Amino acid sequence: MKPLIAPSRERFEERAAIMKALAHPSRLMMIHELGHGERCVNELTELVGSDMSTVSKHLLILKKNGIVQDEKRGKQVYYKLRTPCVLNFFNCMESMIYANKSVSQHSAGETAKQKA
Amino acid sequence: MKPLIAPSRERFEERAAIMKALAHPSRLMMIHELGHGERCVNELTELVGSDMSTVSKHLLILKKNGIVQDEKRGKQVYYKLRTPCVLNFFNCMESMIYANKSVSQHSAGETAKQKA
DNA sequence: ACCACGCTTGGTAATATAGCCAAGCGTTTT
DNA sequence: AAAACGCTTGGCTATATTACCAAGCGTGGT
Repeated sequence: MKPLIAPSRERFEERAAIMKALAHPSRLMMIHELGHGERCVNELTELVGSDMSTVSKHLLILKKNGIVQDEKRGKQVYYKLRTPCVLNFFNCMESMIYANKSVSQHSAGETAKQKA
Repeated sequence: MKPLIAPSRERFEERAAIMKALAHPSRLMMIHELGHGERCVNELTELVGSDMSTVSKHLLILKKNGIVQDEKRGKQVYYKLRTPCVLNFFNCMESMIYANKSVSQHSAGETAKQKA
């Protein structure tokens, strides 16, 4: 019996999968947009400016990871956030970036490759 | 309603870079561990169970993205979290996963009646 | 001085990701 | 019924990521 139980590798893999699904600018953009309400693929395609097939694949990734859900109505497929708490990640990122910028006077954010 | 200014693509790219740095089980594992205090590469290597060179490269990725910072003391290099707020991501992921699991009890396709 | 240690970096191969175009499929419109 | 529409999927190429081993480099110990 350990007093502290470190999360298992599987749990980290589960979490990494979610992070990975979020780790793309277009997908973050779409999530942000979906934070304002449901959108059809056409609208999202216009938003991110890629081919619709690309957008559709991004949406599939988000769906597979439980971030969005879809619903077909007429000719269109509408996507919406499955759990609004995904938007909390944006807050996390905001504070991360803010913190980084205030610290970055020092030496980080750079590759410390001081080969002269 | 005042039109919302959507964050620019650059901002989403900035954020995606951070997410990407976090999107690997070993890196999440190390971050979690560093949440308990600083660790040298050796300790982290033992923790994740990969080759030390692999771990070192993971740490470089975290460093480049402002998530950790390093300090050489004697023969070892100690890493620590640069901003503890990165740990908030774990909470986000927890609630995401929890929410996903509780939603997936219900069928995801039966949402048609919410339409007015 | 020399060697052992701790870590980083270069090299390389396997795998994964992202993008576009083309084709397919179901629904709606004409 | 046929055409148009909205979206998804298959195919492909280019690029990125990850892992290991081997080699290099600075520090500490003997």
